[in-house]
Amino acid sequence: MQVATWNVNSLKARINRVVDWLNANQVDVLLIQETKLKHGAFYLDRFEEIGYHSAHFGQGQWNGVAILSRHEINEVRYGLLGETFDEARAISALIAGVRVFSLYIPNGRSLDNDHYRYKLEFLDRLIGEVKSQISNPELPLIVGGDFNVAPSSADVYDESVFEGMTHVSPEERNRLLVLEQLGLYDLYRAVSPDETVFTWWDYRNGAFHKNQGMRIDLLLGNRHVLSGLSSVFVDRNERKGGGKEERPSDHAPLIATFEI
DNA sequence: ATGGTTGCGAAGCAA
Repeated sequence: MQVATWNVNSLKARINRVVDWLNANQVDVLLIQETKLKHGAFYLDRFEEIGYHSAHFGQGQWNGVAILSRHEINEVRYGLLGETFDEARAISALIAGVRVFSLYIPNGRSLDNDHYRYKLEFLDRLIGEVKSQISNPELPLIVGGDFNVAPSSADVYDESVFEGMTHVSPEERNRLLVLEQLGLYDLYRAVSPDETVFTWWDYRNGAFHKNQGMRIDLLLGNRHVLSGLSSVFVDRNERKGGGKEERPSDHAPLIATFEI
């Protein structure tokens, strides 16, 4: 089974690229973040005609998460437990016996911003949700998406640049550690313990060209996923140019392959 | 050089 996660930064702006990428890669499941589409407005037909089912939790203008799958999508849930549904940042479903989450964790903006508190609370709600899923130890579980957290100093191009900023703070990283302690493995790190790769590069300052990025898009999996895991990689080519009509997202897809 | 880029939506905010 192949599962990918990709923050597309507006599905409207990226639809052709996403369709082309799915045709070329044929992953079983694609977790999408930042659709920026209203709930009920989705490219169902575009995906159906290339063999993908869709589930979308949208709000319009900002946020929006989705799951595409070549297999049937069942038991769709919108949001996290105890969430007030003010923003569309979480969706999950049961696909081929695997519970799959597509998450867009709040950015946080700055450490003194209310949005940062919201980010930490969102991560706490996610921890609660994972606890409830882990209570069924037989169920394979994938928790993927744009976490807006770089797990360690090996996941940013220069730790000193991010001192005092979001994405690297101990409060955020400790919450990822809690997820790990609950039995969720960082699948990229599991296969590449010592490498530095990025999934996001700022649009500004030629950051991609200079490889000034962060690894903030993650696929976490429980032991059932880990035991069959064979490869995890970032499709860096998808961050590359194209003309004005085919601009890239500022994130690249992350793809994991495992036997289940 | 407190700059630079993209998306949304039609000015300025978010990332």
